Amino acid sequence: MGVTLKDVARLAGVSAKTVSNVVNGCPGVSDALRRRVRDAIGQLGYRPHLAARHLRTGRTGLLALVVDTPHLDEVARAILRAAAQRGHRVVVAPRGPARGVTAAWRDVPADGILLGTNAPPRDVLDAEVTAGTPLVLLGEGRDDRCDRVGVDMVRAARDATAHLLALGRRRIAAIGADPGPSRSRTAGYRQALRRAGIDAPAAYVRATARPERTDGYHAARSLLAHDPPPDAIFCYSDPLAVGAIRAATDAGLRVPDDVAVIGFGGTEEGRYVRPSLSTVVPDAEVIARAAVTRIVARIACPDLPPAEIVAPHTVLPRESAPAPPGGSRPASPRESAPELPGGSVRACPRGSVPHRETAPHTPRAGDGGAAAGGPRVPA
Amino acid sequence: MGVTLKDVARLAGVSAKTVSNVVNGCPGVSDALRRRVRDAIGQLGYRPHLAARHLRTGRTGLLALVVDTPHLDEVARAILRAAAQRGHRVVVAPRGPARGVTAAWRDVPADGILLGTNAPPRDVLDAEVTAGTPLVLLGEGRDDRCDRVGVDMVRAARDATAHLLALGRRRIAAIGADPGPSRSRTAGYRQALRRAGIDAPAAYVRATARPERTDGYHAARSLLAHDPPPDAIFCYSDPLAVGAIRAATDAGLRVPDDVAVIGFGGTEEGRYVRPSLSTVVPDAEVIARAAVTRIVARIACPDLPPAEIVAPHTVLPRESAPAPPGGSRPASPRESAPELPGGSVRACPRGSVPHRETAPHTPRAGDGGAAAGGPRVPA
DNA sequence: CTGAAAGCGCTTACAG
DNA sequence: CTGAAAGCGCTTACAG
Repeated sequence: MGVTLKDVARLAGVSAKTVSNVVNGCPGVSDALRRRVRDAIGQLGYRPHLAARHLRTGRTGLLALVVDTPHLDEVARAILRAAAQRGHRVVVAPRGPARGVTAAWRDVPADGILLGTNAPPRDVLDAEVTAGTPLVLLGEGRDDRCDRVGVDMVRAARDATAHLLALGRRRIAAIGADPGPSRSRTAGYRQALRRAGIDAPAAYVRATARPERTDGYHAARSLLAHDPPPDAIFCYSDPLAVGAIRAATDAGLRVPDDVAVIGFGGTEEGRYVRPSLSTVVPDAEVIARAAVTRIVARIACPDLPPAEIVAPHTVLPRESAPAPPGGSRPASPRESAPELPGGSVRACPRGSVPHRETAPHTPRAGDGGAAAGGPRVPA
Repeated sequence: MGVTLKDVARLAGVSAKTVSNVVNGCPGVSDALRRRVRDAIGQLGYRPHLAARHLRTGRTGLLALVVDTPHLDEVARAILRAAAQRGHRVVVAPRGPARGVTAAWRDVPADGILLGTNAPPRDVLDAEVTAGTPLVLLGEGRDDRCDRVGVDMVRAARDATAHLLALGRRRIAAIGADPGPSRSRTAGYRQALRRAGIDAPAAYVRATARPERTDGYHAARSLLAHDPPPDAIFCYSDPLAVGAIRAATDAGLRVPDDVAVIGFGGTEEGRYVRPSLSTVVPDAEVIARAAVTRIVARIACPDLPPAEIVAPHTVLPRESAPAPPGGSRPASPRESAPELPGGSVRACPRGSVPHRETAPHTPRAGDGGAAAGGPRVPA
């Protein structure tokens, strides 16, 4: 407790700088000295004081991950894996008490923030941007001044809705449509309906306070009491959809026969509910790799022009909204895959030089991961 | 960007110390000065450099929460709420890549760690203890040198098993029984069987690599192929149980008629699967309050004798293992409630002066929280 | 290739 | 009640 670099230097009989060089793997230290220093470090149990380093260098060596929306849960897990693989340490400010999160990530000591929140409040974002905090957005919100990595939310929502249309459904409702944060998903939903020449009553679009199971349950229950009731529901997160399924079956309805349900996020949970949950699966691996690469690059070069990196998504049919009989899925993996391997990159309005990310695309096996080691879900 | 306390002092025409006093709410600054300083802070957008403060004071002002086992998910959420309510900032090292977590929490900058992992590796724990890191254990593992806050795991497992016995089950299996980390739950399971005069075959106790759904699925599938197959399964986490239910129904078995299932953790997810999941519910609010209180106390007074704070748990019958017809539940809330309000405190072997925690007990309504705002689960 | 000095931005004794 | 100085443990120019 309290072993400093100086103590190590004294024991090893070298200067503080040499110890620092060894600790940080800097070249220019002879092997013999390096060994002597290593020994001294081991003997004293020295561990560098991170705050001192931070104060001096301005770098914490930490990334922060903030996820306050469950449709990014799998993405968050993938980011943790990807960061660990590359040796980056990550702290998480989790989905928590509504206000807590937004407040929390301002003071987390990190060099950069991966912000998996939908539509971060404008003023908070402004403060971070002007403070120069490296920021990568993962959710729905876009900002000309920030990087974003994620699926094309409008298109993903359109594909989900089109999947329900392909099943012959016409009275399609949407749950989760917060006017602000979920704007693009609602836009995609409406686009799909418009193209099919369908006009959804306003009551079919339900905003919920949060994206959790209980919210989906109550929204669905109210929706199913509407006249006429919807014959399909698109939920903006998997937990919302899980709640909706339970509400439907509790009401004595059959899923998908009476009402089909599709979620958003591709979470594990959806494979185990009954009926199992159809869902839109963001390519979490691509997003994770691109997001980590990007935040690291942004930390190194704050002046990079902001870029948007679009990752592929797939519609994964399971029991709650199965593949249409014809077999021609409205949003085949091929169709929704990006033109460029690894996600396409759009130049942001302000960015004069669009930055090309290296995020190699890993083809997903079959149903997007459900094959590996899990239950075989009846088709 | 780069506004320091000195800048504020200059603008306000005071010394650095005065600004520091104002920022930290120290008394002894006249109201007029305080105002002037506040104004200067606002004008410059000053935010204190946390690392500098940390370096000087040795305090980060952060708590770290490490949860790598899902039976503590609800506890983790409650801790986040409790900490936020009391103005403590928390960073989370989440359940992630198996090794990542254990490695990660060593370098998270925090004044103390709430460690929700089962049986932390001895050597890692040793290192932290000798380093003097304030530590509160939340999982199964105990250590004479550390505080622990949580339910009585042996008793909780005994109650879960007794619940299955009360349903008339005799061939009761257990999933999740890692020899090390889950020892006490296995002990409780065996106690209950022994008291009922039942001898479970060794094959009925299954260790799994992880406590997730897919592990529960595979363990249950293998278990149900055993001859004779179990007529009830106690799972050491809710996700394990969710997987087990799916395995049983996939195999064409009826839950609970052919095989009853009970989980551990009282997670939300269990209310929505079908059949809904019976589970052991730790009193997350009591644990959360006690854990936060304790870690804060331990940070302030490192020499407190280590204490164990035992929180109450309840068995929550739902569809997958309903209440027995007689109505006399084997583990009524009353029976498993602690003698002392707020959880009983046991003196640790080394602690000569057992420390009494103040963790007021909140009686749980009905089924342990499931009543509020969720689906009405058929009895 | 290695060493002595300065300084990152705070807070904490110590004077006034 | 307020101010000037020292120092927390590192790393970064700068000399040798």
